Amino acid sequence: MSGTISKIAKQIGINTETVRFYERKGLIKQPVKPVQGYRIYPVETVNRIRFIKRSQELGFTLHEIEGLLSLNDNPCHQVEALAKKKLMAVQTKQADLQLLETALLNHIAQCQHNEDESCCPIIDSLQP
Amino acid sequence: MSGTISKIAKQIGINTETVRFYERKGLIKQPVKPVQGYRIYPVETVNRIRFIKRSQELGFTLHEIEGLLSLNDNPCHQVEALAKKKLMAVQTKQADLQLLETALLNHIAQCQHNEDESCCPIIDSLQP
DNA sequence: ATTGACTCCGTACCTAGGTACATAACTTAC
DNA sequence: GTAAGTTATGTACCTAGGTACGGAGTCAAT
Repeated sequence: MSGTISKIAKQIGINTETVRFYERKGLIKQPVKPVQGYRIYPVETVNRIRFIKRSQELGFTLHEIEGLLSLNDNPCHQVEALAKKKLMAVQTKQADLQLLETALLNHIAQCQHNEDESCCPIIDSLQP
Repeated sequence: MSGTISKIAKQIGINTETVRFYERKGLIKQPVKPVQGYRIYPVETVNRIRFIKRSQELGFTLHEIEGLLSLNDNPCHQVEALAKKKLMAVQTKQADLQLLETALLNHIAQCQHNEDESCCPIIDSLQP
C-alpha cells in the first residue's frame, strides 16, 4: 500500500516521473525525506493518485481535478458551491454520453438488418 | 451552410487553422480548388467537423474520432464490431460518472448539516 | 488599378500532460 | 565494503491538439 516512489508507481501502474510531475504541479505533496532511508509515500497519496487517474479517464483535466481534490481537502462550508458546479458538469457529461450511447445502439441495430453496402449515418445523431 | 473556409469556421466557432489542421490529419477532406475562386466547403464537411467537436466534448481523442467517423464512411458489416466496442467504452464511462455524481451529491448533502470543520472524503468514491 | 480582405501554404510556436535522460548521492544486498 | 539498484534533482524531449505567422496569390469594391 505505502512505499517508496517506485513501489507505489508500479502498484498504480504509472511512471515514477509522473509521480514527481504531480508533486511539481502540487496535486500531491512530497513526503518528508527521512534522515535515514528514502521517502515513503503514504496510502492516502496512493489513493489520491488513483483518484487523479480515474478522473482523467472520465475526461477531467488536471486543472479540474485540482478542483475536485480541493473538495476533499477543505472544510465543507468552503466548498459546497464548487461541489455543485462540478455536479452540473458531471451531469452534462452524462447526458451527452447518453446521446452517444443511443446513437451507437441505433447504429448497431441498423447494421443488423442491413445486408447491402449502405451506410448508417452516425454523424447526424450528434448534430446539435 | 456551405462556404469558404473562414465562413464555415466562423459558423462552427473554430479557427480556420483548425480546419486546415483536420485536413492535414485526414479527418476531413480538402475540397478541390476551383479554377476560379476559393475552395468551397460543403455542408457535409461542416457537419463532419461539428461531429468532431461534439465527440471531443464527450472525451474522445481525435484518433478515436477517426474510428467513429469510419463508422459513417464504411459499409455496416465492416464496422459493427467497432461500434460495439465504442458502446462498451461509453457505458463504462457512464457508470464511472454515475459514481462520481453520487459522491458529489453525498458531499453536498453532508455539507448541509455539517457545522464543523470536518471533511467529506470524495476520493474514496472513485477507488476501484 | 489599387486597396483591403481573404485564401493558400509552409513552418514555427504554444499548452497540457507526461517521459527520458544525466549525474550525483544514497541504500541494500552480498 | 563494494557492486548493483534506487532515489533525488534538474533539464531536455515527446505527443496531442491546436494557434500564429510570413509571404504570395486571389477577389471584390471603389
